[in-house]
Amino acid sequence: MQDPYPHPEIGAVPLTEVLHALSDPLRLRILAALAAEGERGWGAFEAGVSPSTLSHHMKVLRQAGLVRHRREGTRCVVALRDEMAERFPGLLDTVLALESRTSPAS
Amino acid sequence: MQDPYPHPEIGAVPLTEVLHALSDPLRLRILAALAAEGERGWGAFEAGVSPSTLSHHMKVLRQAGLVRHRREGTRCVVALRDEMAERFPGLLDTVLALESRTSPAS
DNA sequence: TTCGATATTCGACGATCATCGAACAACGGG
DNA sequence: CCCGTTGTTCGATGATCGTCGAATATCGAA
Repeated sequence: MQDPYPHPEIGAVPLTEVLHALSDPLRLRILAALAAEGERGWGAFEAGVSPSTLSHHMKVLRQAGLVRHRREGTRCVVALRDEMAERFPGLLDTVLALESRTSPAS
Repeated sequence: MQDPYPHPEIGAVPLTEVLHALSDPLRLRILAALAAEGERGWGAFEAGVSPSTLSHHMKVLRQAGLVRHRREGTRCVVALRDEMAERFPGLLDTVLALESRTSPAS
Protein backbone atom coordinates (compact mmCIF):
# COMPACT_ATOMS: atom_id res chain seq x y z
CA MET A 1 0.00 0.00 0.00
CA GLN A 2 2.27 2.73 -1.15
CA ASP A 3 1.38 6.26 -2.09
CA PRO A 4 1.38 7.44 -4.80
CA TYR A 5 0.08 4.46 -6.69
CA PRO A 6 1.52 3.82 -10.12
CA HIS A 7 -1.09 4.82 -12.69
CA PRO A 8 -0.35 4.45 -16.39
CA GLU A 9 -0.45 7.27 -18.87
CA ILE A 10 -3.94 6.81 -20.29
CA GLY A 11 -2.80 7.30 -23.86
CA ALA A 12 -0.31 4.48 -23.53
CA VAL A 13 -2.86 1.82 -22.67
CA PRO A 14 -3.53 -0.58 -25.56
CA LEU A 15 -7.09 -1.52 -26.41
CA THR A 16 -6.31 -5.19 -26.02
CA GLU A 17 -5.13 -4.64 -22.46
CA VAL A 18 -8.40 -2.96 -21.56
CA LEU A 19 -10.38 -5.77 -23.18
CA HIS A 20 -8.37 -8.30 -21.26
CA ALA A 21 -9.04 -6.47 -18.02
CA LEU A 22 -12.75 -6.56 -18.86
CA SER A 23 -12.79 -10.26 -19.61
CA ASP A 24 -13.05 -11.46 -16.03
CA PRO A 25 -16.37 -11.77 -14.16
CA LEU A 26 -15.06 -10.46 -10.87
CA ARG A 27 -13.38 -7.42 -12.42
CA LEU A 28 -16.56 -6.72 -14.35
CA ARG A 29 -18.57 -6.80 -11.13
CA ILE A 30 -16.13 -4.42 -9.49
CA LEU A 31 -16.52 -1.96 -12.36
CA ALA A 32 -20.29 -2.32 -12.33
CA ALA A 33 -20.38 -1.53 -8.63
CA LEU A 34 -18.22 1.55 -9.14
CA ALA A 35 -20.35 2.73 -12.05
CA ALA A 36 -23.54 2.25 -10.06
CA GLU A 37 -22.53 3.71 -6.72
CA GLY A 38 -19.50 5.85 -7.39
CA GLU A 39 -16.20 5.52 -5.61
CA ARG A 40 -15.82 3.06 -2.85
CA GLY A 41 -13.46 1.96 -0.13
CA TRP A 42 -11.27 -0.98 -1.00
CA GLY A 43 -12.57 -3.00 1.92
CA ALA A 44 -16.17 -2.45 0.89
CA PHE A 45 -16.00 -5.01 -1.89
CA GLU A 46 -17.56 -8.36 -1.09
CA ALA A 47 -15.64 -10.19 -3.70
CA GLY A 48 -15.61 -13.67 -2.26
CA VAL A 49 -11.88 -13.97 -2.77
CA SER A 50 -8.89 -13.45 -0.51
CA PRO A 51 -7.46 -9.95 -0.01
CA SER A 52 -4.39 -10.84 -2.02
CA THR A 53 -6.49 -11.99 -4.95
CA LEU A 54 -8.65 -8.88 -4.78
CA SER A 55 -5.51 -6.77 -4.71
CA HIS A 56 -4.30 -8.53 -7.83
CA HIS A 57 -7.51 -7.75 -9.72
CA MET A 58 -7.40 -4.14 -8.56
CA LYS A 59 -3.91 -3.89 -9.95
CA VAL A 60 -5.03 -5.27 -13.31
CA LEU A 61 -7.82 -2.69 -13.45
CA ARG A 62 -5.45 0.10 -12.42
CA GLN A 63 -2.83 -0.83 -15.00
CA ALA A 64 -5.49 -0.95 -17.68
CA GLY A 65 -6.40 2.63 -16.83
CA LEU A 66 -9.90 1.69 -15.72
CA VAL A 67 -9.74 2.70 -12.07
CA ARG A 68 -7.80 5.09 -9.87
CA HIS A 69 -6.58 4.34 -6.37
CA ARG A 70 -6.36 7.12 -3.85
CA ARG A 71 -5.16 7.05 -0.30
CA GLU A 72 -7.55 8.44 2.30
CA GLY A 73 -6.10 8.32 5.77
CA THR A 74 -5.42 4.71 6.50
CA ARG A 75 -7.61 3.37 3.75
CA CYS A 76 -7.71 3.17 0.01
CA VAL A 77 -10.49 4.56 -2.15
CA VAL A 78 -11.17 3.14 -5.60
CA ALA A 79 -12.94 5.09 -8.34
CA LEU A 80 -13.56 4.78 -12.05
CA ARG A 81 -11.04 6.67 -14.10
CA ASP A 82 -12.96 8.99 -16.39
CA GLU A 83 -10.14 9.53 -18.88
CA MET A 84 -11.03 6.06 -20.11
CA ALA A 85 -14.12 7.56 -21.74
CA GLU A 86 -11.85 9.85 -23.75
CA ARG A 87 -9.30 7.21 -24.61
CA PHE A 88 -11.87 4.61 -25.68
CA PRO A 89 -15.24 6.35 -25.96
CA GLY A 90 -18.25 4.16 -25.38
CA LEU A 91 -16.32 1.04 -24.53
CA LEU A 92 -16.91 0.81 -20.80
CA ASP A 93 -20.48 2.06 -21.10
CA THR A 94 -21.30 -0.54 -23.71
CA VAL A 95 -19.75 -3.41 -21.80
CA LEU A 96 -21.34 -2.47 -18.49
CA ALA A 97 -24.74 -2.04 -20.11
CA LEU A 98 -24.47 -5.51 -21.63
CA GLU A 99 -23.19 -7.00 -18.41
CA SER A 100 -26.13 -5.65 -16.39
CA ARG A 101 -28.57 -6.92 -18.99
CA THR A 102 -27.02 -10.37 -19.06
CA SER A 103 -26.42 -10.88 -15.35
CA PRO A 104 -29.09 -8.78 -13.63
CA ALA A 105 -28.05 -6.93 -10.49
CA SER A 106 -29.68 -8.63 -7.52
CA MET B 1 -11.40 -29.69 -41.18
CA GLN B 2 -14.65 -31.42 -40.52
CA ASP B 3 -18.09 -30.41 -41.65
CA PRO B 4 -20.28 -29.32 -40.00
CA TYR B 5 -18.18 -27.15 -37.74
CA PRO B 6 -19.25 -26.94 -34.13
CA HIS B 7 -20.83 -23.55 -33.55
CA PRO B 8 -22.13 -22.62 -30.13
CA GLU B 9 -25.70 -21.61 -29.40
CA ILE B 10 -25.35 -17.85 -29.50
CA GLY B 11 -27.43 -17.34 -26.38
CA ALA B 12 -25.11 -19.56 -24.39
CA VAL B 13 -22.00 -17.49 -24.96
CA PRO B 14 -20.94 -15.49 -21.88
CA LEU B 15 -19.95 -11.87 -22.26
CA THR B 16 -16.58 -12.55 -20.65
CA GLU B 17 -15.77 -15.17 -23.26
CA VAL B 18 -16.45 -12.70 -26.05
CA LEU B 19 -14.31 -10.08 -24.35
CA HIS B 20 -11.51 -12.56 -23.97
CA ALA B 21 -11.74 -13.46 -27.65
CA LEU B 22 -11.50 -9.76 -28.45
CA SER B 23 -8.46 -9.18 -26.25
CA ASP B 24 -5.88 -10.42 -28.73
CA PRO B 25 -4.33 -8.23 -31.45
CA LEU B 26 -4.34 -10.91 -34.12
CA ARG B 27 -7.95 -11.91 -33.51
CA LEU B 28 -8.93 -8.26 -33.56
CA ARG B 29 -7.24 -7.84 -36.93
CA ILE B 30 -9.06 -10.86 -38.28
CA LEU B 31 -12.39 -9.42 -37.21
CA ALA B 32 -11.52 -6.01 -38.62
CA ALA B 33 -10.69 -7.57 -41.97
CA LEU B 34 -13.98 -9.47 -42.03
CA ALA B 35 -15.93 -6.35 -41.06
CA ALA B 36 -14.22 -4.32 -43.75
CA GLU B 37 -14.31 -6.72 -46.66
CA GLY B 38 -16.95 -9.29 -45.81
CA GLU B 39 -16.39 -13.00 -45.75
CA ARG B 40 -13.09 -14.41 -46.72
CA GLY B 41 -11.32 -17.66 -47.46
CA TRP B 42 -9.35 -19.09 -44.58
CA GLY B 43 -6.14 -19.06 -46.59
CA ALA B 44 -6.52 -15.40 -47.48
CA PHE B 45 -5.39 -14.21 -44.06
CA GLU B 46 -1.82 -12.99 -43.87
CA ALA B 47 -1.54 -13.49 -40.18
CA GLY B 48 2.18 -13.94 -39.81
CA VAL B 49 1.71 -17.07 -37.75
CA SER B 50 1.75 -20.76 -38.57
CA PRO B 51 -1.38 -22.44 -39.93
CA SER B 52 -1.88 -24.32 -36.68
CA THR B 53 -1.75 -21.11 -34.68
CA LEU B 54 -4.17 -19.40 -37.04
CA SER B 55 -6.49 -22.36 -36.74
CA HIS B 56 -6.37 -22.01 -32.99
CA HIS B 57 -7.39 -18.34 -33.13
CA MET B 58 -10.17 -19.14 -35.57
CA LYS B 59 -11.47 -21.70 -33.14
CA VAL B 60 -11.46 -19.17 -30.30
CA LEU B 61 -13.44 -16.74 -32.45
CA ARG B 62 -15.85 -19.47 -33.52
CA GLN B 63 -16.46 -20.67 -29.97
CA ALA B 64 -17.07 -17.11 -28.85
CA GLY B 65 -19.83 -16.85 -31.46
CA LEU B 66 -18.02 -14.13 -33.37
CA VAL B 67 -17.46 -15.90 -36.67
CA ARG B 68 -18.96 -18.73 -38.69
CA HIS B 69 -17.02 -21.29 -40.68
CA ARG B 70 -18.52 -22.73 -43.81
CA ARG B 71 -17.17 -25.33 -46.14
CA GLU B 72 -17.03 -24.37 -49.82
CA GLY B 73 -15.72 -27.15 -51.97
CA THR B 74 -12.24 -27.86 -50.78
CA ARG B 75 -11.84 -24.65 -48.84
CA CYS B 76 -13.18 -22.95 -45.79
CA VAL B 77 -14.92 -19.58 -45.76
CA VAL B 78 -14.96 -17.42 -42.66
CA ALA B 79 -17.60 -14.76 -42.02
CA LEU B 80 -18.76 -12.58 -39.17
CA ARG B 81 -21.68 -14.08 -37.31
CA ASP B 82 -24.43 -11.49 -37.27
CA GLU B 83 -26.33 -12.98 -34.34
CA MET B 84 -23.60 -11.46 -32.21
CA ALA B 85 -25.16 -8.05 -32.83
CA GLU B 86 -28.38 -9.36 -31.29
CA ARG B 87 -26.74 -11.14 -28.39
CA PHE B 88 -24.47 -8.22 -27.44
CA PRO B 89 -25.67 -5.16 -29.38
CA GLY B 90 -23.03 -2.57 -30.12
CA LEU B 91 -20.15 -4.52 -28.65
CA LEU B 92 -18.33 -5.57 -31.79
CA ASP B 93 -19.08 -2.31 -33.57
CA THR B 94 -17.69 -0.30 -30.70
CA VAL B 95 -14.55 -2.36 -30.34
CA LEU B 96 -13.79 -2.40 -34.07
CA ALA B 97 -14.36 1.33 -34.35
CA LEU B 98 -11.90 1.94 -31.52
CA GLU B 99 -9.43 -0.51 -32.94
CA SER B 100 -9.39 1.17 -36.34
CA ARG B 101 -8.98 4.57 -34.71
CA THR B 102 -6.11 3.39 -32.53
CA SER B 103 -4.21 1.27 -35.05
CA PRO B 104 -5.01 2.84 -38.42
CA ALA B 105 -5.57 0.49 -41.33
CA SER B 106 -2.64 0.77 -43.70
C1' DT C 1 6.46 3.87 20.61
C1' DT C 2 3.71 -0.05 20.32
C1' DC C 3 -0.44 -2.10 18.25
C1' DG C 4 -4.20 -3.01 15.11
C1' DA C 5 -6.28 -2.14 10.72
C1' DT C 6 -5.49 -2.01 5.86
C1' DA C 7 -3.70 -3.25 1.62
C1' DT C 8 0.46 -4.90 -1.20
C1' DT C 9 4.08 -8.08 -2.31
C1' DC C 10 6.10 -12.58 -2.54
C1' DG C 11 6.50 -17.34 -3.60
C1' DA C 12 3.85 -21.24 -4.92
C1' DC C 13 0.40 -23.95 -7.20
C1' DG C 14 -2.47 -25.71 -11.01
C1' DA C 15 -4.85 -23.99 -15.13
C1' DT C 16 -5.04 -21.74 -19.35
C1' DC C 17 -2.74 -19.50 -23.27
C1' DA C 18 -0.09 -18.60 -27.71
C1' DT C 19 2.97 -20.74 -30.44
C1' DC C 20 5.16 -24.27 -33.24
C1' DG C 21 6.03 -28.60 -36.14
C1' DA C 22 4.45 -33.06 -37.22
C1' DA C 23 0.92 -36.09 -38.12
C1' DC C 24 -3.61 -36.49 -39.79
C1' DA C 25 -8.25 -36.12 -42.28
C1' DA C 26 -11.21 -34.60 -46.13
C1' DC C 27 -11.85 -33.38 -50.48
C1' DG C 28 -11.19 -32.53 -55.74
C1' DG C 29 -8.48 -33.50 -59.75
C1' DG C 30 -5.57 -36.33 -62.45
C1' DC D 1 -7.18 -44.84 -57.12
C1' DC D 2 -3.34 -41.93 -55.80
C1' DC D 3 -1.97 -36.87 -54.91
C1' DG D 4 -1.73 -32.36 -53.73
C1' DT D 5 -4.28 -28.77 -51.41
C1' DT D 6 -6.40 -27.23 -47.26
C1' DG D 7 -7.26 -26.97 -42.42
C1' DT D 8 -7.49 -29.44 -38.03
C1' DT D 9 -5.62 -32.02 -34.20
C1' DC D 10 -2.00 -33.52 -31.26
C1' DG D 11 1.78 -33.13 -28.15
C1' DA D 12 5.17 -29.95 -26.39
C1' DT D 13 7.06 -25.67 -24.63
C1' DG D 14 7.42 -21.36 -22.35
C1' DA D 15 4.49 -17.51 -20.71
C1' DT D 16 0.69 -15.70 -18.33
C1' DC D 17 -3.27 -16.16 -15.23
C1' DG D 18 -6.17 -16.68 -10.95
C1' DT D 19 -5.80 -18.16 -6.56
C1' DC D 20 -4.05 -18.65 -1.89
C1' DG D 21 -1.41 -17.94 2.65
C1' DA D 22 2.44 -15.79 4.73
C1' DA D 23 5.24 -11.99 5.22
C1' DT D 24 5.59 -7.07 4.77
C1' DA D 25 4.74 -2.01 4.71
C1' DT D 26 2.08 2.06 6.08
C1' DC D 27 -0.67 4.72 8.77
C1' DG D 28 -3.75 6.18 12.84
C1' DA D 29 -4.75 5.40 17.48
C1' DA D 30 -3.74 4.31 22.17
